[in-house]
Amino acid sequence: MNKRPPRQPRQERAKATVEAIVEAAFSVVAERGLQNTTAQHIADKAGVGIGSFYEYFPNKEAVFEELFRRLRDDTVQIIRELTPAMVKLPVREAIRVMLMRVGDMLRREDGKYLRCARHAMRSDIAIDREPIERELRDLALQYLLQHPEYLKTKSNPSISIYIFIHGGMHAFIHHMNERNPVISFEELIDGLANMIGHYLEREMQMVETADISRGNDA
Amino acid sequence: MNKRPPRQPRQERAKATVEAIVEAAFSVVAERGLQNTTAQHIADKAGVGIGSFYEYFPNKEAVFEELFRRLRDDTVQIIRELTPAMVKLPVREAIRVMLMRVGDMLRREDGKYLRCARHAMRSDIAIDREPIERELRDLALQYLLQHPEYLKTKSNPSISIYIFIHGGMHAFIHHMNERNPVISFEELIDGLANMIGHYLEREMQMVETADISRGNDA
Amino acid sequence: MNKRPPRQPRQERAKATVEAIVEAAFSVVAERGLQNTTAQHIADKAGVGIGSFYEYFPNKEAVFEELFRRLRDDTVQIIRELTPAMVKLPVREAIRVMLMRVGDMLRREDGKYLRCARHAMRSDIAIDREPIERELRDLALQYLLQHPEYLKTKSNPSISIYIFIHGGMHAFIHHMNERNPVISFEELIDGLANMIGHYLEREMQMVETADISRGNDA
Amino acid sequence: MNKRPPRQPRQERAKATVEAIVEAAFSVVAERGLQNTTAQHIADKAGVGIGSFYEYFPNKEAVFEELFRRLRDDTVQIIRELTPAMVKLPVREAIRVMLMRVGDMLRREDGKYLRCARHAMRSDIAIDREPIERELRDLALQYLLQHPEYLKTKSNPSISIYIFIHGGMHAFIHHMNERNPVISFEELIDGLANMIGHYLEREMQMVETADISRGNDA
DNA sequence: GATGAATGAGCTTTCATTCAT
DNA sequence: TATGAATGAAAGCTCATTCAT
Repeated sequence: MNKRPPRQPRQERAKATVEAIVEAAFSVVAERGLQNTTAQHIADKAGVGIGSFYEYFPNKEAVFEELFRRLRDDTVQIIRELTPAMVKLPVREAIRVMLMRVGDMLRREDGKYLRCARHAMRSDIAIDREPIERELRDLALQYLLQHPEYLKTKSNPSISIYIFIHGGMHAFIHHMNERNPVISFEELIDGLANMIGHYLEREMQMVETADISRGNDA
Repeated sequence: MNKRPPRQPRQERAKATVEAIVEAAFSVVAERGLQNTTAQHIADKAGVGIGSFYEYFPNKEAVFEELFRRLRDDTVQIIRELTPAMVKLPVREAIRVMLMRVGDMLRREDGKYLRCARHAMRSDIAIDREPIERELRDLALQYLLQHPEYLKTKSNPSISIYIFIHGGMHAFIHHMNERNPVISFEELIDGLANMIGHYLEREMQMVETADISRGNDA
Repeated sequence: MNKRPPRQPRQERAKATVEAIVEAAFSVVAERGLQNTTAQHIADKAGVGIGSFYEYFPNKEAVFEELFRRLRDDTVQIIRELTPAMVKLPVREAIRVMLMRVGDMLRREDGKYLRCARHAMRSDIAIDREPIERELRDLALQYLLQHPEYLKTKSNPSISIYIFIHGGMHAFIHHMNERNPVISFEELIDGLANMIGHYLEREMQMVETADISRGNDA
Repeated sequence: MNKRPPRQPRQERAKATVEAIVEAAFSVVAERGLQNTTAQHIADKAGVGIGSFYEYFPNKEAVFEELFRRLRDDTVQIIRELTPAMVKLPVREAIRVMLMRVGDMLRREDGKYLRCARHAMRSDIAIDREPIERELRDLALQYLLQHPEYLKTKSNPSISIYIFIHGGMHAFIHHMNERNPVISFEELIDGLANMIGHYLEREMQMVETADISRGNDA
């Protein structure tokens, strides 16, 4: 009867379907949250049959994992790209730049990714955060190499990185999703920057003080 | 159509049932998380019929709210009780004492409350955190009255409180729930104490420095 | 502690409880319909414990049956009381009087009985309507004795009684429960009165006509 | 939250399923009544999974509505088809024809529809009876155009139509469902036909009598 | 005798997943 | 390969009824 549309090359066509599903999933999860998102919702939004959904994803969680993986990889990507520039900036400035840039990324497409990020943070679905931690550790290392004065700090950097990642990131995402936040986004970023900035500066002072006392002892 | 409000337990027997349900809910939520906990699970664990569950709670969420309310109120209680002692301690020591005490509370009964706390943090179920914030604000105020030197700090305390609550608490709970944490509990507490301690000290220094410069200007 | 109220004689106290339950049932059924009425609703409204409900009624349906029995008996009572007066009236007038009187009875207590009557008509609960039919048959008999001219009617009176009871009563109750009836209550009563009145008069005419033709034949 | 609207059956297979469900619903409702019919009963009888039921009907009531709609539409259809023939018949004959035909329709398939009709009459589920009323009004109009002698009747036809629909139809359905009816089906139909026939004839006579008296006055 | 706490069968409804077409 | 109809386990919740106090 009616002519079939020119068949797309297998790989490409499949890729387009997967892409449509993932983008639809971002939308639906942003709108409804993980709990209220069904495979059917996603397939409908993607404009494909539910059968196709299961053609490309073994189950519903798999597409959520893909979502979170992309958010994580985008974040890693941003940090990686920004690292060379950040290491040349004062610490607060560097943190501000990074948070602004990540904030911009999350606000893409009408906040779709942002709302997903929130659900990602809360989800039980295990997504390996190690790549982000690694990237931040690398950033920290690069930064120290450029600012050897900070190298004297004695305390375990894992601790502050741990707190910054789990606490800072959570506060950041939480705030960005609030409707009527008690503090502004700029204040939040300043607060986080100061948290790190003050911390580092104080650490250094304490090292210096210790040096002096030790010097005095000598 | 419209249903009776959940029965107010008037008799001893009823009170025991409610208590059994709440305690069972703590256990089951700790084990399975909010999503995978059903009313039936809770009733089974409590050793009561499912009908009894719905006799005292209008729905599943209501018992979760009760759980979270108790966790919150216990936390508030601890902070309130500790406040008089804390205000006399150095800031890091005060924070350490508080976190240790809260940590102990959460570790009661084989970590049941701790695991629930994690789920509470992640849940969409709105539990009013304002009482905790209020208690912390009160603690801060009491502390400042005892340590007037901190009063000079110019920066908006809402910001650090916001970050401490949303970030610090999350990092704290998250860490306590980790099986193989990269840093120890003591390190975490030191890290958080330093985060606040360093922050405050640095804030004060900056005020002093500003005073001096201003003084120099004169 | 506090003095028990003077114990009522067993029989009376029980009677009062039963009465409270039945009256409460009238109210609740009127408000919520049979389906949405629970034993608990009735006990609550009656101000007695649910246990007491089952002390006096073997199950929920039993109280509904009692409701319907009372409605039926009240109707029978009205017809019985009215019969001596009705037999002396013209047929339409008699019917109007009866329907007005039954209507008044159903409107007692804010329409409580009326709304129950509707539910009674629709219910699957078998309530023996025979007493009403018997009473109406008796009324018809008395009427005929007073108005021998109607006696000539050949057609089976069971048929019209059947239709009057099942149809007329249903139309009557249905109309009384309508919020925005297309015809007024008076029009309905006139319609029903005419339905019977016209019917009887036409029946008689047909008998007469038959007599005349038969007479002519002779 | 919000759910998809029930699927529109597009494929043959789906249409067959819907049909199976509706037919099963007729059977089960006929057997058990509305109250005792569950979605599961219907699905079982239809030989489909309960999931399929909810694929095509948003809830149990929806399938009942479909049942009643079909009964109503079949009734309307019969009246419409019969109207041209009926208007040429004497009034009693016309009514008899119509009632016989509707009775035949209801007795299809072992009385399945008949028993459903009874439940439909009693149900609280609002099914718009307006189409039947409209069809009957149209029938009446057509009839009057063919029999202008009836046009003289002064009384409001809404009243008799109201009584005929609500009373007559109820008596009709009620009788057809009785196991041991005190009058036969033919007697019932004759009774209803006479009810209408006598009524109309008497109405006309009264008009004539009035005319005559008015004529005498002149 | 009165009470009301406890019960659980039973109902409605959802949705992840399969598989015939 | 893409589809969407079909499925049924599982969850939330109700309420008639019982029975210990």
